[in-house]
Amino acid sequence: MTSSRPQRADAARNRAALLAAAADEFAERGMDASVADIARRAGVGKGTVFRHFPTKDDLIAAIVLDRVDELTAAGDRLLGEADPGVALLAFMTAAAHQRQQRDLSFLHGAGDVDPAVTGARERMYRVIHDLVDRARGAGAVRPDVTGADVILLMCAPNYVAGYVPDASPDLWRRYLGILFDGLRPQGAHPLPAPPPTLA
Amino acid sequence: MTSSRPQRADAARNRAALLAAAADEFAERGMDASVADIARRAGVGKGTVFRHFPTKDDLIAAIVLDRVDELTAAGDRLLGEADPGVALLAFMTAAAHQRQQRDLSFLHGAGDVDPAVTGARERMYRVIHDLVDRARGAGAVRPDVTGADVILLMCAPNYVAGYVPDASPDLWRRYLGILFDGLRPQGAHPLPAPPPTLA
DNA sequence: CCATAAGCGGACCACTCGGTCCGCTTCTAG
DNA sequence: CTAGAAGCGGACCGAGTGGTCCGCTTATGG
Repeated sequence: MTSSRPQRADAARNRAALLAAAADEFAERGMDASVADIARRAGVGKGTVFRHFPTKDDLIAAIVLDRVDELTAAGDRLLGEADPGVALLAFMTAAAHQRQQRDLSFLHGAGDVDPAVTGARERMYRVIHDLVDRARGAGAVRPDVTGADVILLMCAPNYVAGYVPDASPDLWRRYLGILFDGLRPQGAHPLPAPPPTLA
Repeated sequence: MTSSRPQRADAARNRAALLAAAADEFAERGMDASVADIARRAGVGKGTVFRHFPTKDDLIAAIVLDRVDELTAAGDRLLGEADPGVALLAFMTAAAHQRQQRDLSFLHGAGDVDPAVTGARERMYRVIHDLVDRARGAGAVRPDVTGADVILLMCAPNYVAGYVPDASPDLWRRYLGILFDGLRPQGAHPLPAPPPTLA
């Protein structure tokens, strides 16, 4: 419905190259990666970038969408896992692993207007809530921890490990371990503030 | 020795105003706060900024220096506290509290060349190591946790809470609670990666 | 009170960025 | 094979940046 003619083959190729180049460039240079550099890396002209993505934010949104959907799929798969505690830990591991490969942690404020992105994010939130509810029900995590907590906390291990300049690529696993021990019911102390509510 | 004449009174006043305005501006706008805006906020001209701080990075370094020294002093004080576990938690609380008031988390890569800043940071690291060693010795934290771990982890609660748009200003306390429970010896699981070594 | 150096402010510069535009090229339907 | 649309690229633009410069103002020691 959007197009009578499908799309030219070279255009599709360029679009894919652009997405890949942009992901790499953002991962290396952070949010400040320039559109010009992305275009050069993809081997196209700057105009081509804006033809495919009207705005830099649209380009970012497209990348974010892919990654969020990827995590949602992983979470869905893990809802079938027998041990709910193992499933939750596996999900957090998957999320951290994705982010370790390419740190695109500026999925915040970027695609927040794009309904496709907000929708995808909501779906991911739902899956995480389900994973946490199951784990809590099984006694694998402390009773006072919520899905929102996990959504927030799962970003922490990479962030923390990212401060070490020449860190082992597995350092985040150490902090995920400590964090997850904090989520377990054994030896849990009462928390001094209520959990947040996420959109 | 640096100056035959001390410094003009108005210059000193401007320097102080500039530091305060810059801290506020950076906290609100992040690293992208422009020098022009800082100058306007301090009620001076842009030239005056560069007279006091040859470079934007020098301005940042001056701010960072203050804050690091502040934390070092707090840590030193807490080394006199009777309960080592309480002391460590209090230090992490102080650090998070400071950062909650003004998030200046781009103390990284900014003043890293300035020897004054690196020296101050090293002093802070020493104090943290001492606090952690004491706490570990007292059995207040798990045996496999190091000073470097705490240095990295103490940044996490604010980071995590920062994702919530209209969060309670105390939300970071919740995540510091979870994190600290993960540092306790009760119910600790072996960690899958060795601790890092920090410069 | 005054001479003078310290301090000030904002016009100015070079540069980079996201985004636009349009003449040229290339794919593709028929 | 060809016509025409879809796609392309890079010159170009305006806004905003960090940093410089210099004529004017103002604090201050004697």
